[in-house]
Amino acid sequence: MKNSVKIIFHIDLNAFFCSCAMIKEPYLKDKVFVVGGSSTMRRGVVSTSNYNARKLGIHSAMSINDALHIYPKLVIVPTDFKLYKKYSNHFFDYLKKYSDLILPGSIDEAYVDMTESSKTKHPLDLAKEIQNGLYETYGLPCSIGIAPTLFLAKMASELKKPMGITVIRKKEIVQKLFPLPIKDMFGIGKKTYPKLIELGILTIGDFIKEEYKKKILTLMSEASYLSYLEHILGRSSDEINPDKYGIPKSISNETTLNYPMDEFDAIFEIIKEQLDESYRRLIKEELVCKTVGIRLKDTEFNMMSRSFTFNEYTDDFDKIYDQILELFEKNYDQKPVRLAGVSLSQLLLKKDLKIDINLFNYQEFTKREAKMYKKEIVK
DNA sequence: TCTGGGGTCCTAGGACCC
DNA sequence: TCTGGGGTCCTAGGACCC
Repeated sequence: MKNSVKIIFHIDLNAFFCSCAMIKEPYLKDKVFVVGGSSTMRRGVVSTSNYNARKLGIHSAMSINDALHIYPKLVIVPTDFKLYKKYSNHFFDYLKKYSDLILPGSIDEAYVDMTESSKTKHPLDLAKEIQNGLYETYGLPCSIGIAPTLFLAKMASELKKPMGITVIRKKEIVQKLFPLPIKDMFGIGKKTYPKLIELGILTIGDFIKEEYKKKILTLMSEASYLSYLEHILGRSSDEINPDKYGIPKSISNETTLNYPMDEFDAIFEIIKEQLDESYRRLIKEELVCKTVGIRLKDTEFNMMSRSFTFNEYTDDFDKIYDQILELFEKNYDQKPVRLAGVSLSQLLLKKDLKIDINLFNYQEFTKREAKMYKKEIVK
């Protein structure tokens, strides 16, 4: 009973921002276009490219200028997060018809535990039904991966795009996962990838070979290495617990300036605007925070972050503002700044805070202090 | 005519407590 | 007299993902 195999779907909306743009502006269908750029337009990057653009080698994170260099007639569509949020909500609402166990992976992807629904219908039929449903109802194409764990489902959905359906069973790991290039492994990015190649590790199958273990451990901790092994061998998490993923871990806003600035007041003005944005969201979602921080990037792209943790949770604007100002005063070194931002973290629902207050005036203390305080009372 | 913005998770050292 | 070990929290930075 406990060891029964689960059926996890990973559903990935293909080129989501582009799909939304095409729903709104159908004439884009035959164009080579990207979503991206920035308000200043000169300094943008590609957020998402449509499949026509991908064929030409235009990809996410590429600068708009480079993309234009490849294809001068490229259409650049500005991002429209309200639109994406609307269709993202449609997407998740649609999935609720099939399961209560849904974990958002991001705005455009979801892990769904389909074990229950699969008792009355074949998983492949369910996948086709969902795929067609999303496309016909909303015009959203997707790829679906079906596997016994979240990681394998994610890897499976990547294998056939757009509008693919791919199954990876546990016994197919060697056949389907091992031959994949190591850069396709979820979690291996542009820093680690070239280092692995240098060690002679070209595929996922290479990664798990005992002979490479020592070399890999020079690149990452043993914990990370072992965790990758568990993922690959199909022994990682198959749990989707909606209760666990309620509130965000952090709220942040940052912006790249139109040009580098070195005046204290001018930079702090930008920081204030970012704080206003983040604070608005904190209040809107009825959260309190315990840690606040600033981020600055210099003209050489070095990022600096400084943070401060209060002794208690708060949503008091003046208190947060004063701390942000102090962090900036203490750490700003007069050098030109390219980007400035703020972050609020260690978040808690305000209503959950009240429970703590009722218990022990908890919010007046750090957890450690509260523990000591409790002990005193017991005495 | 280079290089966005919003996130998550991990690591590593130091402080502090038991 | 020389020097524990486990645990949590804080801070800064980095890798990665969409």
